[in-house]
Amino acid sequence: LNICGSLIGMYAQCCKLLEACEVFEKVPVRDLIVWTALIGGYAEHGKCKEALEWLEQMQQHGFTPDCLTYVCALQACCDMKEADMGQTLYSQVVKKGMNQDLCIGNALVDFHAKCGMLAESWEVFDTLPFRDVVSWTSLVGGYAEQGHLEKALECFQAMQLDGIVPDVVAWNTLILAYAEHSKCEKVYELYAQMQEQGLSPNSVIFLSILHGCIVALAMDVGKRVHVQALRVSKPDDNRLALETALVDMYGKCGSIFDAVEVFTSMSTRDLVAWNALLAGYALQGDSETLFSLFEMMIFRSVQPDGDTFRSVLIVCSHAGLLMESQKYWKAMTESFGITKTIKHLTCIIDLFARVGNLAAAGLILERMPFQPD
RNA sequence: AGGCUGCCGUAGUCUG
Repeated sequence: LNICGSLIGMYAQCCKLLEACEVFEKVPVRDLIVWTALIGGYAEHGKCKEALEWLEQMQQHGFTPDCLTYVCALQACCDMKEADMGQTLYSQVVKKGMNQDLCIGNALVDFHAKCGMLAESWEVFDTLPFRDVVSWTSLVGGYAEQGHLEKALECFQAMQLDGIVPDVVAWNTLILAYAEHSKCEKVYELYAQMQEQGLSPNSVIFLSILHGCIVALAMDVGKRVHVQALRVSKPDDNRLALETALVDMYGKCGSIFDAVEVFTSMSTRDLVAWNALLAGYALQGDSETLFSLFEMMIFRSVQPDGDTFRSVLIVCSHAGLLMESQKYWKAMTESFGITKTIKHLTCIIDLFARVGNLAAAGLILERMPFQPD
């Protein structure tokens, strides 16, 4: 009975990596499963470096990775920076003849695809005894990330010719690709096709379409999606993300009143939701409302972060509010303990330049503790 | 019996 493995996995899934680590430290006998659960946890949350460090430690403790360990480690390598490590793992896997395994094979296809190495992706893909919707979707996603929409579509069609029925994830991969390239009509067409195939859209589909609306500034489509999303999507399916995306979409499309309406209707509002709304007001240049929303958010015990202050400082700079900006600039570190970045400083430089104080702008630029971007 | 692969909210990243 390995409770520890599942416990670590559970903590990791809830974004509680430190807790997962704590459990790990206390496990009397660390077997392969416990190690793998930990590596998988770190990999899943994009902590690639740490994940690979755990892998190394594991091997130093005399454990040999099995299929699942490799899958987790490869997931970590999907970060482009670890392409070399991925290659190393790849050759290890091949040496052990594990590349025939569907799960590992898929992880390898995806790894290469995410690194933009589509030729290698196909190479692995072609050696697979079976391929499933995951294998194909990885390829579609790989082409999509490279901006090769036609290739992505071709793959998607080839999958169907291969006798595999695309699921919602596969459809979404394609839809998102077109959305990112501002092909709103195509997005909507695919969305309709997907439903004709008997699949109901989930929240992720709506998020993709809304993303497309932002890129294309197509609020008309966004409004249509809004109505359908609220009708179709289940309350427990990413409701907060969906609503935030709607706030974001309306805000970015310049319809701040619609954004507020959605925001007001939300049952919970976290930092991300507040930030989305504030960004909308920053775009409008409505400093007064933005400042009072900022106060309200504090009042509701939502702690602002660096992004919150970017909206605040942007609106100061657009409105030329020198005094206000200094007040927030000070509060940012002194009251909220937020680390400043070059993005924040850029707002201030912009502000000084805007009010005609080029000397001050230049001085800040010279003395700033960042590399100019 | 237990760890496992593809899409996912403000922002970030890259390029300009």
